[in-house]
Amino acid sequence: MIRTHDAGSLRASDAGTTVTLAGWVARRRDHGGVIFVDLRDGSGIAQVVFREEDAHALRNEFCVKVTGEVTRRPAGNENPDLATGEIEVTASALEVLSEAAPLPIPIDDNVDAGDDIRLKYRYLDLRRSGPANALKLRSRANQIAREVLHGHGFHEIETPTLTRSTPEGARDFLVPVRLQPGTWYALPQSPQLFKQLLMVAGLERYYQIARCYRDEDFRADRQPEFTQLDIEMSFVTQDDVIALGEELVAKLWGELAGHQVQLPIPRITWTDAMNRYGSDKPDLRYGVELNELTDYLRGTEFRVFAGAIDAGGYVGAVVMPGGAAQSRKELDGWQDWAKARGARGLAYVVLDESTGEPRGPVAKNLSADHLTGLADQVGAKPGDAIFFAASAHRREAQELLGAARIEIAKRTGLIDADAWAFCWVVDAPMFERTDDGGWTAVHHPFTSPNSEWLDRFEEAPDRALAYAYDIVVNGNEIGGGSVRIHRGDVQSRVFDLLGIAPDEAQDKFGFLLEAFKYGPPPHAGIALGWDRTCMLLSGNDSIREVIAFPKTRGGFDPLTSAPTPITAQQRLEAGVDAKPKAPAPAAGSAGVAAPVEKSN
RNA sequence: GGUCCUGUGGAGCAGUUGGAGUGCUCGCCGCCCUGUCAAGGCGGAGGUCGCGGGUUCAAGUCCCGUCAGGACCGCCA
Repeated sequence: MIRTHDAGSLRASDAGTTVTLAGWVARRRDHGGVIFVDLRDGSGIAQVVFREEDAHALRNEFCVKVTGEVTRRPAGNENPDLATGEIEVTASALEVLSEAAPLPIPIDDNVDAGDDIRLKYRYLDLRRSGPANALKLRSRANQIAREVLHGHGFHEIETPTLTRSTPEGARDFLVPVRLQPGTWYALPQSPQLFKQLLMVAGLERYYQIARCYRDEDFRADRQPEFTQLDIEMSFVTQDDVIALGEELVAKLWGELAGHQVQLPIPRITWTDAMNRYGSDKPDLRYGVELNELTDYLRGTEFRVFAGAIDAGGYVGAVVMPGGAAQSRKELDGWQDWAKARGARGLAYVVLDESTGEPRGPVAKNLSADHLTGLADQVGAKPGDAIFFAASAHRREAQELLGAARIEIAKRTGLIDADAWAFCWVVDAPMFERTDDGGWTAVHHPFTSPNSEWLDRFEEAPDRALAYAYDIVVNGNEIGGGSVRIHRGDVQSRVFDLLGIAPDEAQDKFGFLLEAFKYGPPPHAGIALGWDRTCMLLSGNDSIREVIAFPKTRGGFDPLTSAPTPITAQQRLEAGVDAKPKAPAPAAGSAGVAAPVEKSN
């Protein structure tokens, strides 16, 4: 070893020891006759004192080796802000291991550069403690997951990243195949099908920290390549998977966020989540629940509401505490906010601060009876504002109110930034209508109906429930999974309902169906969105912070400049333009949902 | 695909209703300085105001286009 000690590990008890440190010049304070250098290595920082001229030439981020004696700092010169603040190293020898050019970005925990420049010089960005700690936290999270899972007899098994295209779902990333020009691999959107095959194989308990790829538009919490903690178990029920998920989450948050997760984590049905919070990933850190008014307002002459009610739809409201104090401009701003979300607007009534009298454009359109009981019906007080949404499509109106609920919480400061509110969203619907009147799987077509619906989901596909569950914290979905169908007859009936003909199913999932002929065990699983989980654990608001070398919103990597054009020679060899020998199977039709796990 | 925000020395920011020398902090270079810890003092270098058009006597500032980064909607079932 080039060094004898880690700089950050030195304490007063090391005084008198001669040590050799190696690291970087984090900061230097040159007083002429005495020069202080903060020497930083992976463990932290120690102050080195030079009394020789040669240290004068040191510059920030020079990589150096220093030998010297650990001494207690003179009385009054201790630095309580530093773990090593009681001591310093009095240098007797200095060797410059490598010099550093002037830096393109400051390596300073107090200064944040722009995203593109940070990513271009990510190796410098990561010399800062914040960014480095995020990656270290993620490493520990991986370790905790492995400890928990191996404790339960799981096997870590890798699955291919060069595989076949998944019909529908997100867009695939495609890789041309030189050996068979005109054919393409797809990068997996998740290891979903492979992990089910591993259950057929009798491995019983599988997990993988798996890289997944989806070619869609990116966000603060979405990257083209991302990671799932992917898990599948045989001979278990939904409750078994949920119990495992809770153990993982409790250990992760317990150690990495210093938060004791109360177990069991409360469960809310998907329908309740939509009715009360207008979201399938409700943020339970605050109230502001939705109120359904469909029955209350039945018979109203206000056309916007009557139209929705007559169409068998939904009218509901959400209350903004103190919202009556908003200016006309602010209230108009809500209309723009709603329109930006594709809604026609957001009807509102404000309750007079002192009299509680309902006012506003909508109030004029409601009958005296409806106005009189309105405040009680929605739990509003004088000084509050009531926002309404109405639609023939229940979910659409609820989601608008759900978004308004979040916005209200933000604007009125109802969100406790230190709180962690976990819940499981269970009993998700099996199917939802497609635009052309058919049905599509909400989770994926291999998700099992629950026991209540197993034999009769065809009777009311819109009400049939699945053994599907999502784990949500603070309004973020951090994982989801389901019990899978393992019976051929049930799978056939699901395909029938989804309008997938047997030959089409064979074409798309033939290898899985074939495997399922040979005694597939009952199995179930879950996938945790690992980037998002680590983002939350590290207190960041972008998953880019927990990825070593992330890409920008445009899928560009400022460090390597990927992606790049290819040469004519590469293009020819890769067979990008070659025509396949056999015609491509018809691209996804009939609204088949992707057989991929929903985890982010 | 849509809406919005940002783009000014190496970094982070300011720049008024369009008006004469684009300013500040940090960093960088040189000198001074023996107890600092985001050290301090003095001096200095460094800018196509993202790019291209347009309006104007005059554009960092207004308009159009475009590129880049970010936030959101669509998308991601």
